[in-house]
Amino acid sequence: MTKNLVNPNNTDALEFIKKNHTNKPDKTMLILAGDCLIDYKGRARSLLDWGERVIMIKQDGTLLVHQPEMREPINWQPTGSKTEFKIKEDKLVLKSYIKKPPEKMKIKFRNIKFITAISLKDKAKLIISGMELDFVNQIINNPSIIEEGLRVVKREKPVKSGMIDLFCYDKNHTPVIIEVKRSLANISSVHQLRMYVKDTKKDVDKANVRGILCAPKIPDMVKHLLLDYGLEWIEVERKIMLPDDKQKTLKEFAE
Amino acid sequence: MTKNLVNPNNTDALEFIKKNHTNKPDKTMLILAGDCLIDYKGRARSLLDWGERVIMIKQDGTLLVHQPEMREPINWQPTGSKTEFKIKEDKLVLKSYIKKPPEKMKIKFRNIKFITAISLKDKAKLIISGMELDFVNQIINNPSIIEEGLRVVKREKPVKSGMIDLFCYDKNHTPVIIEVKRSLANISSVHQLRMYVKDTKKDVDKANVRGILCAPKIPDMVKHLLLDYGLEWIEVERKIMLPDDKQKTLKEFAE
DNA sequence: CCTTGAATATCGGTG
DNA sequence: CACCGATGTTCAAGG
Repeated sequence: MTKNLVNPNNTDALEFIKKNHTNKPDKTMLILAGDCLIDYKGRARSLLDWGERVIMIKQDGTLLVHQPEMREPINWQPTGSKTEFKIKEDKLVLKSYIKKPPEKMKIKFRNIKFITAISLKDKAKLIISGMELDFVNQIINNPSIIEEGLRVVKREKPVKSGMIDLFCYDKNHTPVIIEVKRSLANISSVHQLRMYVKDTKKDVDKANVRGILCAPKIPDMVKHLLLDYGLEWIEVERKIMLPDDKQKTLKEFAE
Repeated sequence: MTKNLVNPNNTDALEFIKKNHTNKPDKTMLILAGDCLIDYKGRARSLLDWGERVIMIKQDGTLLVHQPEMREPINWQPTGSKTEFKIKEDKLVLKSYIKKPPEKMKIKFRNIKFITAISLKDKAKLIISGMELDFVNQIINNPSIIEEGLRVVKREKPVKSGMIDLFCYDKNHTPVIIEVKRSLANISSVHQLRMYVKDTKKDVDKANVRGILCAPKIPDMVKHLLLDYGLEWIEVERKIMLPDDKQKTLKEFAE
């Protein structure tokens, strides 16, 4: 089902919408573009002056307002919002609202360029690789990336001041705390690591506990701070691989 | 300019695109929907199986792939990407790529539901209120929210381990460090605050420096940690207001 | 250019 | 339901 209306007047637009869109999970999306003014109030408050945008109302009630540039919607309503249309003072007005969190948006149109109603079926889930978990797994599967003789004892070990990514022992049986960052390491990761080492010293009652910050990239500033605190670091490259059973699909896709 | 094509075959689709879309900043957006398969490789790697989605190519090269639910695009390409279309093995194929950061995406269609080409003009900027800065201003304008006799001396004071949101003195001339969070405070804000207090004790050479965590909401766990470290907290409600000169526009907008 | 931190963050997982 | 942490975060601001 795909229906389309180009440059409609208000009355035709409203009629088209009433006919092709409801708030029931009716599996119909609405995409429209036009010159509009937008007022939002909820967790924050905003006002967007007249301009031409694309508005997408998804099948779950999500509403997106997209300007002609940038990745992010300039305004939006979250999943579960309800949408209402009416004509007021000769203008098409859209209202979207949701109770939790309380948020409402009002869009007033003075011109509509097109409206499309469409029903989409998509149950596919994204298969993705290259996230922090994969990075941690990469280390668990091959601790020698960090250093020879390292033994990973526990992942996600809770201590007083937070959660240790990897709790290990080195070849001399000294406890080693590893804090993993999948991208740029920052000062706050140093503070975290420092706290974890301190907590662990108390927990295991040992004076010697090592702390290693592991990331693909560590700025000099952060390295200096690590040195100050007697901590270590290692820069490890991240591997990006999809599971083997997907390799076939990928090959089929190849250029 | 708004052009539309419903349920086209590959050849017609490609012809329509060639005619209405280029990689020059030509002020033409493309919105299309169809059954497709998506491969992405860049900072991560992903594969999305066949399904019906909406694809939006913005005037700055941004590409968004939207499934029929959820706010976030399931796949995307950043601002500045280039898009190419061709027909391969009787299927329409879209390729988008960008050099920095290196990212590419390939979308293969086995069916196209519609294509819309549209040119949008929008120079409006969002006027927004209710962000962290507003929250900090709220405290500066009325420090008694925190406590009577508090005097704010500096906003954004740099210390060794980071940046202090508000540096103050209380009515007894004791330094007070305030860390502000506009929403939920977490453990990491406690660590920050603790470091700032420690740094400040050294800087001003005083044994007594107070630290206050200020947020609309602070979980019990965080409060316990603050107590442990001899730090304080205060839960303050956030006010959300647009500037006075916008109030008129808002009134005009009112229901 | 790099680095930092906010966001109407969103979203999934866990207890 | 509250809370926590990751994100191909994105984005803007500041050095």
